[in-house]
Amino acid sequence: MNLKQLAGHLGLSPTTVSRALNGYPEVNEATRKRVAEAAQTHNYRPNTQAKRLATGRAMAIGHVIPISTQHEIVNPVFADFISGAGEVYSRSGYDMVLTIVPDDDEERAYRELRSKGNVDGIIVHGPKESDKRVALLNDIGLPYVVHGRCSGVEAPYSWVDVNNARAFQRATDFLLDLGHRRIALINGIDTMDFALRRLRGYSDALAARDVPLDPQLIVSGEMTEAQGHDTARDMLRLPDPPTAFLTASLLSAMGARRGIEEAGLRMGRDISILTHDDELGYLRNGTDEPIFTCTRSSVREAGRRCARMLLDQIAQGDASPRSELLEAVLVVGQSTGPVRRQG
Amino acid sequence: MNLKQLAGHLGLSPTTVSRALNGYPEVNEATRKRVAEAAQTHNYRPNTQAKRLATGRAMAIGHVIPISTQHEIVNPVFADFISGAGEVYSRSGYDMVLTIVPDDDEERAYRELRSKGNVDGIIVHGPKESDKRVALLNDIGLPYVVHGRCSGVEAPYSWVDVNNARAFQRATDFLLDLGHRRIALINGIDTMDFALRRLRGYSDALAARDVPLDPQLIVSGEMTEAQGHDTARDMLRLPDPPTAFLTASLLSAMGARRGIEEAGLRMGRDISILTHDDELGYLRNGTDEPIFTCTRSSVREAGRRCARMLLDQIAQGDASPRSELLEAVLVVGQSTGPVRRQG
DNA sequence: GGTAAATTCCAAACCGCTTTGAACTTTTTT
DNA sequence: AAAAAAGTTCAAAGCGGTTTGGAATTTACC
Repeated sequence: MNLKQLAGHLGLSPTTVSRALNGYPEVNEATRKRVAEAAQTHNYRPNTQAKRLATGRAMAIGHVIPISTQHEIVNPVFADFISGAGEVYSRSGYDMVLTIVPDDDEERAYRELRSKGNVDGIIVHGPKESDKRVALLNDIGLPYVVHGRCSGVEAPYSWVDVNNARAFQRATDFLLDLGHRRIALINGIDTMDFALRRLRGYSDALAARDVPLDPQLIVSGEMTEAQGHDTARDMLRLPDPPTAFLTASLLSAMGARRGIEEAGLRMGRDISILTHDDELGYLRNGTDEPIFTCTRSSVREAGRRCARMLLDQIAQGDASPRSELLEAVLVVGQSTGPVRRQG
Repeated sequence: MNLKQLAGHLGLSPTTVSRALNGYPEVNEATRKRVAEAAQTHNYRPNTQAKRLATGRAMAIGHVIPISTQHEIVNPVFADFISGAGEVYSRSGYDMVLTIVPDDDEERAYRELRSKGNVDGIIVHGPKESDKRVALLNDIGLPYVVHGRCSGVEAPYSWVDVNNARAFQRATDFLLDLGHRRIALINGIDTMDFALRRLRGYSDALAARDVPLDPQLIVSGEMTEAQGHDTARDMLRLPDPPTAFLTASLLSAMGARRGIEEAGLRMGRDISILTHDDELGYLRNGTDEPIFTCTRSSVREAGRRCARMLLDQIAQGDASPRSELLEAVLVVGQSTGPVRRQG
């Protein structure tokens, strides 16, 4: 059932039917009602492609997921982010189209998305330091919002980010307040922007209290359980081992806990762990009271914010960049405690 | 730059240019080359919406992700599955459109996808027992492939699935061979089809050896670290505790291991764990030698297979249902060993 | 009652591509 | 050299909507 047929049924012109359904004022309320009812009973829905062609709007948002060609990891926060964004899109009648791109031809992907015109805007995932995508997208002229930020990029761009620096600074302060001086940082891959900011927050906090920063206590890499475990195991064998671990992900924290317990120590009493918690659906930090003390910030909510910001930007046809900085909350769980005196 | 403009530049008709670019035979090789070059230099790419409208094909596949309205969990395997499928789509010029749907109006979502015509086919995620979506989609008449199967559905449908029953049967056999008789099953949510099949494989294996099935040793729920931990902790306190755990996910296995070690036991020596491993990018079971003995089957590969099957079906315009059953391999790691004699 | 203004509807153009049917060239056959 | 066949190209008609510019009908006003 298409527009012409429906119009035929009603004895009206396609023009009028289209207008009636799209809420234009120049149509009699009685006929509008008649049209609406007919559309309902015939289960008519305008063809998406035709509508898109006619209006020039794709009514779709592209999410470009870079996949490192070496270790083809899909970021575990991705699923939750998507589900938050998807919620917003579906409420506004937008589709979400995903493009998985090996990171060696990202540029082609973005340009193609633009020239083929199948999206009205883009969400950029996994920003890195001095990310060249900002310049690319500014050049291309397609609205976009970055989930995260790009240190070292001076050009303006829209973003939604968690205040990673502040979160990790507060976390470090919290541990310092408990008397810890040997605090290890188990961070994400160090080309990722969020990892840089977390490192900065950590080192700023140490510097503010004149605690020396020990490179031996800093590690960065994929945030897996194994990473957490191996790092904790190795660091606890140091002559002057850490008394607290600051980890970038719940998985790393879980691994670190295992490493600690393997060493015959107890988390929270002998060694503290403080982790960042993205509140992923399938990786919960306890049910009510958290197990790990954490800096917490919902990735799903970040997805919603990104989506809303991008839709706003598109609706207003206004290219002026916006930004939103979300603060993480510091939630105290059972994994932290005052530093234990040696011997 | 659109087709008409390009044609103008070349002094050709849009017809010829279109044909040249789409590889039709009735165009002179010389002009074809000229057109190709002009398209290249002018960076011309046909408008997606126009092409879709003209051809009647959306060149897009829909993935409908049901979100339980109660516990809004996005399945952790989802990201990996998507990345496998996305690979295939992009090679064939298809887009992937995601729809996140609260499970109380899934039907509307499918019908809308159909009547608005923005996808050529659908991948169905998270099949449940007697899933009503098969009937719905057969009725709607849109090609689809189910990732998994739907026990209790008699209507024909296409699917790609791991042989869950056989995998868990073999896993149970493996543990039985090692002398275990008290084998606990930590399963997924029991309305999910894959969980049912795993339970079946488990109980069949026990029955074949006349080992009684003890309901106290069976638990099902969301496959989280906490689930694994709490279950292991509780079961190890039973008067006649299990000597081995069979878990449905690496997260549960990690939790179970923690529960075991908290009880002062050692995994692999005192208690065995055998888990299913979906080979998720961010949840690896060791690097080379696996930590957990496991039944292993790549979800990413399943994504590829589903995508290929669906594209084939669409290309051939042939509605006859296909299916593909993947076998999991049983990989021996360090988490299993012969049963330990009491006292 | 007649004119102006407002209301309501429609025919036709357009969005950018594909594809049908026909026309025009060139080559092959007789 | 004429006729038939093959090879190239194009004009025009879709695809299914939206939107412009009138036209037809009502209502408002003097």
